[in-house]
Amino acid sequence: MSSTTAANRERYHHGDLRRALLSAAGALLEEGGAAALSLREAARRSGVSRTAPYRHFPDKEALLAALAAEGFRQLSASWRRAEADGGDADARLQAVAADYVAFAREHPARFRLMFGDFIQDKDAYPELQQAARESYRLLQSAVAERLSQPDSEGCNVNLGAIGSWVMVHGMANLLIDNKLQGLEDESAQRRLVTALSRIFITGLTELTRENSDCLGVPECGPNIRDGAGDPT
Amino acid sequence: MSSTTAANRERYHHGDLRRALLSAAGALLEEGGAAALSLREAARRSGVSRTAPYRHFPDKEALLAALAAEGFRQLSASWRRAEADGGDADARLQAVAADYVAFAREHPARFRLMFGDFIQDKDAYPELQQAARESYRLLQSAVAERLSQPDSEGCNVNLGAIGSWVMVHGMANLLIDNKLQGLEDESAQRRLVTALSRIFITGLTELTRENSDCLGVPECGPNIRDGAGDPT
DNA sequence: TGTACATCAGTGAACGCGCGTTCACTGATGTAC
DNA sequence: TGTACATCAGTGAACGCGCGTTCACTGATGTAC
Repeated sequence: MSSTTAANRERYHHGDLRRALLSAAGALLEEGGAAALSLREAARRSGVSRTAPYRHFPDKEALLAALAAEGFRQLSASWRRAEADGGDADARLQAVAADYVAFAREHPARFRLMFGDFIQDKDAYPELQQAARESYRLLQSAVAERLSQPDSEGCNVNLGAIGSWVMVHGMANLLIDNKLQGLEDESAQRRLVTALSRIFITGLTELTRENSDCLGVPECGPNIRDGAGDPT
Repeated sequence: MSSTTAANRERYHHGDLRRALLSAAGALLEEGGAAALSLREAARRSGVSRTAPYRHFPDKEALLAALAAEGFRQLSASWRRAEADGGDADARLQAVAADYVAFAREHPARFRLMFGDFIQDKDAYPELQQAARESYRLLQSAVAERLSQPDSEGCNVNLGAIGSWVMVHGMANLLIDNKLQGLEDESAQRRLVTALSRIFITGLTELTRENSDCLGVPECGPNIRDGAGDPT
């Protein structure tokens, strides 16, 4: 990587500055979080002047949005990989939950960027919208598949998906903020996420089996606009 | 408030600058989040020179820690109020869950400050440690009481408390980051938190009743040092 | 195959901003005698 | 009750920092003829 950078630095035209900036910005994110990420430093690390990034991103927020979109795509990719690995519906849902938490632990700053309030108007970034939507779709389908098993037939998928999301999201956040003692190693974390997932599915089944009762919860989902059918 | 400020501004000695700074900083937090909070602006709003805050806080982080501690005390207070209101153990646990989420929604920036990574070494602030510990203690005792009811006797309290925390924390975070669509009004949010709580307790009961089985999860708790017995 | 020219992707100087923190200082307060 | 004096809680100037962004510019690239 450093040899490539050196080679490119010789030339006036960088070659693929956009990608280089995303990679440098990603490294900054890992090192010091979103607060420590600056366009100037990303440019510096890409061996380019301070103002060069403006040829590729209209402003800083656009770069943040691109990084967040990358994150969603990574998450989706890891879920698709797990899906390809096979296993029954139960194991697959557990893998989805574990991957969510693992992603947060491995890329905490990225995770915060994806779910936090760093980007003001997300509507302005259709790439980000779409990547986020796709991730939720995968989560939802894993839940739906699990709930279509004989033992929990007819359970409310909407509530199941939201509840699963709430659960993994809560655990991911507590973990990356280092709030949980006694769960430092990965296997302990995995056992917790597995246990919570089992408990949740069991409770959901018990309370909503065969009548799709939603326990009074209104229809809800992720707050992501569907850019495909957007009339604007 | 403005009259008090005006009156105090006349005097050389402020009267209670520490409290004034905390209040101004709290307002800044509400307005623009922790990123928009600066010592200089808090001083300005307290009608005092830029350097005056250093008479009351060694540095900016100490002020952040004091704000976070305030937050935990508010949360604990609202839980004690609910406890005093009576109700059965089930209703009380639901109130605890609903209050957690309501607190986050009403004070999102405070909530992020309390649980995020803004303060580097939390060990340096025993007041904060203690306030956080007390909050978790209250949450845990509400869970313990609920699990001591006949229908779920012998369930694992440790797992119940962690799971409940994960659940309300996940929902709080998704809500303040505006990730949930169709749950804009408070009553919908309350119905969701109630439903998830019921589902969780039902599942936990089903899986761990009368044998205190922990489903392979190691003993764990909040990552808060006990400052009381600290030998240093 | 050579060349004029439009377009693209960089540069470098500059603007204007707010921040945390240190330092030597001074006005106000309260306490010991 | 009066006063000397230590301590406390402010002030104001200054340091040094990094940031996002605009602007007029120029070197490199590729394409039409």
